[in-house]
Amino acid sequence: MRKGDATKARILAEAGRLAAVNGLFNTSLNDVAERCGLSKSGLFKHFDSKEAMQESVVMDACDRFVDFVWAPVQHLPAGRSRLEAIFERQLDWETVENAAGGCLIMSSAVELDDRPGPLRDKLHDRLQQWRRILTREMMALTDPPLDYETAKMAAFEMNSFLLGHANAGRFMRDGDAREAARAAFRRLLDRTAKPG
Amino acid sequence: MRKGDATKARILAEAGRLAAVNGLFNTSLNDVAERCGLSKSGLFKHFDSKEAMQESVVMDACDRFVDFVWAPVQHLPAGRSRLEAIFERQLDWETVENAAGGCLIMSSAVELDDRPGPLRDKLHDRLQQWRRILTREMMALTDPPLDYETAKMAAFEMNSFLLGHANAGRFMRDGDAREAARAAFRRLLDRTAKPG
DNA sequence: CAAAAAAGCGCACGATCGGTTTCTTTTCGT
DNA sequence: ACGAAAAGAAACCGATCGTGCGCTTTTTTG
Repeated sequence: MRKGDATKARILAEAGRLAAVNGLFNTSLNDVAERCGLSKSGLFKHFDSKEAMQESVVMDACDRFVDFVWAPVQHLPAGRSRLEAIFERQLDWETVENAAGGCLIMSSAVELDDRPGPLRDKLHDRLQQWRRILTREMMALTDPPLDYETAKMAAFEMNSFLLGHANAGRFMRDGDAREAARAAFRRLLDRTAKPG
Repeated sequence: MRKGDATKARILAEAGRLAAVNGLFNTSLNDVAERCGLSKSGLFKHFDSKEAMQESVVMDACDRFVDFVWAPVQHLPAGRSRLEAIFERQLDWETVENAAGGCLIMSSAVELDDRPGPLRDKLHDRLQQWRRILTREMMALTDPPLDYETAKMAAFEMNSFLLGHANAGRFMRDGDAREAARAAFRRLLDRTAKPG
């Protein structure tokens, strides 16, 4: 069962790239099979249905997101520098790690926002979990910690700037998108850290 | 040529709703025809191809966006109150006017962000035009006017909060999304209007 | 009111969709 | 090294995709 795991990982990676560019529901099994260099029936040895494959693809993207953004900063002490590192890694996640097609999680959230179903629910849970992490992280910006409501608002703004960065950089092709998001986030931390 | 225009308008409206929910590229001609009470071939009397219909649908959505957001505030004097009205109308556009499926323009921008073609180009132009309007509007926040770079940054933040509102409200089902976006925007205006 | 034009339907086409079946090859535990 | 199990290929299924063609009905116009 070792060869199979390798191809399964390859399928998840290639299908993820295709879905990020063409959309999760606009990627056919033929597309994935061809890109992976195997036949359509070969895919079904690893997934029971297209829907099951989509779910694996999205969940795998979430796992890789956490590995990429969270893992390398979790050893840092909570506070401003870790927040800045998280933000920077998320900018990298969008522009570097997912250079072709952008962030699958973000585009899937838009595709799924009015499509009830288990996939939507699972992605919703993962994103809510991430929002809680960001809020907790934001509370640790000051000593004593920020109150929950203030931190939640700051987390909303932080997330908004990341969405704005993706929109400005990827669709509008604005070369300054990264710098704009970074500056906005820095100002957010400045005014949140010090009262008044 | 009067009856035809009415049905064409109906097609644009229904196709727009379907595309907002299911995605622009995931809406079949069968879906649109059935929703309009027409046959599939009947659609081709109004559009030369599916691609041409998609383009008309998106451009029509842009027109309706301008009518809904800009038209009712353009008689106000430029400044903070008009900026607040624009923001409020955009919140309404997302949650009230497009209650089912959300804003087609926003979701189309995500779908098209890595799909080169005339449709992407046309939507890009419309959104860039809108960004220019917002930047100009932001410059008029103070007297004397803000410098261009500051206004551009503020417009980026404003747009980010609207994206954050759509994400939080529609996908995350956060009931406080509207209030969060409004509060973030108000703070943005406060700190941008007064120096320091 | 008649002629012309527009609107719309039914049908069939080739391609592709997600998915299944049958069969061959490859891999792996023992 | 051998047999079982997994991996994969090829052909195929019914359904649906976008799109033409030919016809009828409705609407507009002279």
